[in-house]
Amino acid sequence: MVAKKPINTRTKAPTIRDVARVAKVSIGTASKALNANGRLSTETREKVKRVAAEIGYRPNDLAQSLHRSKSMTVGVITNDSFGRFSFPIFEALEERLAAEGIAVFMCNATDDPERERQHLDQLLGKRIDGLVVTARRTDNRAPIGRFAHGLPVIYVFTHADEDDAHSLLPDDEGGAYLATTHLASLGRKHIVHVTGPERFEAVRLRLKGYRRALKDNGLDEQVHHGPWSEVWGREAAAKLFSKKTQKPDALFCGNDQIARGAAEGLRDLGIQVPRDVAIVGFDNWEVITQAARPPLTSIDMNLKALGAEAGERLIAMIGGQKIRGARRMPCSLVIRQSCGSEMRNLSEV
Amino acid sequence: MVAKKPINTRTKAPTIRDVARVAKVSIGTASKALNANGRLSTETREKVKRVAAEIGYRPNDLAQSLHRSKSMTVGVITNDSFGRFSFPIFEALEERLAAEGIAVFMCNATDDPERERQHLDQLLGKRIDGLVVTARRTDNRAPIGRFAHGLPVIYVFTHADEDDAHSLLPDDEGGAYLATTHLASLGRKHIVHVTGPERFEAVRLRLKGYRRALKDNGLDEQVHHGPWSEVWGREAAAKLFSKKTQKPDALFCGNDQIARGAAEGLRDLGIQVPRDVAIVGFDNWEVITQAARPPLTSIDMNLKALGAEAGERLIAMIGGQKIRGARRMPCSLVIRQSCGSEMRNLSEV
DNA sequence: TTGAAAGCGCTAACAA
DNA sequence: TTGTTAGCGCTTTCAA
Repeated sequence: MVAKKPINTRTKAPTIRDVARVAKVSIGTASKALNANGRLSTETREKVKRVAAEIGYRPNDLAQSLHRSKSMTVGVITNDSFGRFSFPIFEALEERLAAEGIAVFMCNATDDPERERQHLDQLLGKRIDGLVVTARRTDNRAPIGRFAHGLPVIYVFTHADEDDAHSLLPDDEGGAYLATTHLASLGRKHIVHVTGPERFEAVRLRLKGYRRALKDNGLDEQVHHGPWSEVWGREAAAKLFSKKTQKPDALFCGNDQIARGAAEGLRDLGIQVPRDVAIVGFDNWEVITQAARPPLTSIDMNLKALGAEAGERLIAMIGGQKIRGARRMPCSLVIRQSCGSEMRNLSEV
Repeated sequence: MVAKKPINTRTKAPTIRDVARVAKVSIGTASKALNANGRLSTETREKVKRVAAEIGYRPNDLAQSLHRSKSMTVGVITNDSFGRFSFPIFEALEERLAAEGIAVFMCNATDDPERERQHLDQLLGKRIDGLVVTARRTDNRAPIGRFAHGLPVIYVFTHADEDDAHSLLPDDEGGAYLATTHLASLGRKHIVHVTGPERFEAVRLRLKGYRRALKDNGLDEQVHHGPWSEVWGREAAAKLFSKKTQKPDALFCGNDQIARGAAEGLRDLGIQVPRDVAIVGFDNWEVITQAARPPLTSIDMNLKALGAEAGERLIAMIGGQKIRGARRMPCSLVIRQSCGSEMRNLSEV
């Protein structure tokens, strides 16, 4: 009778004990050799390394973490199921952390506090060294604090009412100021703000920046709120230009979808962009801005920079540094053809 | 002299030893009590549980994993930096795995084989129980195999030439067949396919489905390749309808951006959609389909179902089941206003 | 019913 | 220069 091979061919990963046995040294020596510390003859060190490579040894981070009480992992909790905003942030964050040898657990909480609790519990069980909380919209959210005592937490693209909380956000107000100032600097006198629902903090902040810029330039305001959609942009354009009153010569829109809708609405009316009306959008979402006619000048929130900075700060916090308070990172203006000036790229700061 | 409090307030997480000490039982007893196994007096069990809750005890998964040689984690490696396709997949995948108590490491390899190697190495060090490989486009990719011997690997939205590989993909051909058949069933006779670059496998498969449907309906084909953009859709529409030759009465487009561009192009020419020309897109990307005029009927690849199924299968594979080969999951038709029939939802199977 | 102890894979302190 | 060993936090077997 022939012995059957085991069904599960998954061989156990070699341990440092295996390395030591094959290399005919003690476990301690093998460890020293592989960790490049301690005094050891070059000969032994080389031999151990060779053996390790041969048998495909790879240290078990789990055991290492247990020993060092540092897991070299962090968690990311988001409620942004579509990922439009959080994905670029995540990407840069992950890249920065990976460079440090830190791996990232990604969790989707989809606005459900119960699922968020479970995720957090799981992450704490895995002994994450830090936590990033991010979101679909920048508004304030419930703090995570009391469940994760002493764990470094950073809120990105969202913030929370928590004493020690540290958050990193785009400077919506500054971005809006930049957009409006740009329009004013091109000689536009009647700049209307067509934006999203007032319940969004971002909407209120952008409005603030718009107002400040108008004041600085001695211009009057006109604001219209609606949903975040192209349909609303088209409607707004139609409404604004059918009236007998003073017609705008510029639109600053709360996001690119509204801006694109407005551009289309104007096109339907035979009004030329940018000759008759200049338009600036917000988000610099290329799928939208590039396809619009004409391609849209827009404000970029620099989400990748936000993510990279978040990684940087989290690393510092894990290292024991105390960082708190909210920090808003600059937006920039990306110029395309909807304002009539040439292609270039202005920075807020 | 007053002793200063330590600067780092991060208290070490309580261990089972702490629980045992406070509850005045042995470590073994505490473990048994918390894991609901073994014979134990209800009294002791309750006491241990109470103490554990009081001091905020949470088992250390690292230690647990070390013991069980099961990390309850899996890795996801993607090259889809924008996340348009992989995010919905990831979301459903993560949800399915979380339900099983499995956490997900997310890694972005951005098409760089070297970074992919590093990520994989890190993941293997963390002793992941399984690996998901996903991508921006469904084409074949370099196999991951030889670096991860015996590790359950599943390719999602991509595939690889590897003997034992298991991959899960959308049925592009079936989706295209569904779209084309839908147009034919509405009485359209000259259905033109405006699609993306031929080097995409998805383009070739969709073309195949389109052809099969035409043949089944006794119709002639006409195919145009271009970039995946609205601009190309507009161009194609302009070109097709400026010719003196037979004009199409339907367009099946390779993606929603092309479809939307085509719809706009027709609009510019005064051609009515769907009365004169019916349009079907592909991807069912709501940002595009909803904003188009009229809103676009489109093929949905059911990416969430794909992700959930991938989770399901990976769990089975981790459980020791051998699954291999490629499986294509059905697409569905989402009807809006660009074809002239009422709102409804058809499934491929 | 409860306690003691070995062992998961690794590191670091100490001994030889 | 190399080896031995305790211990990270947990589970499980065996003994009491």
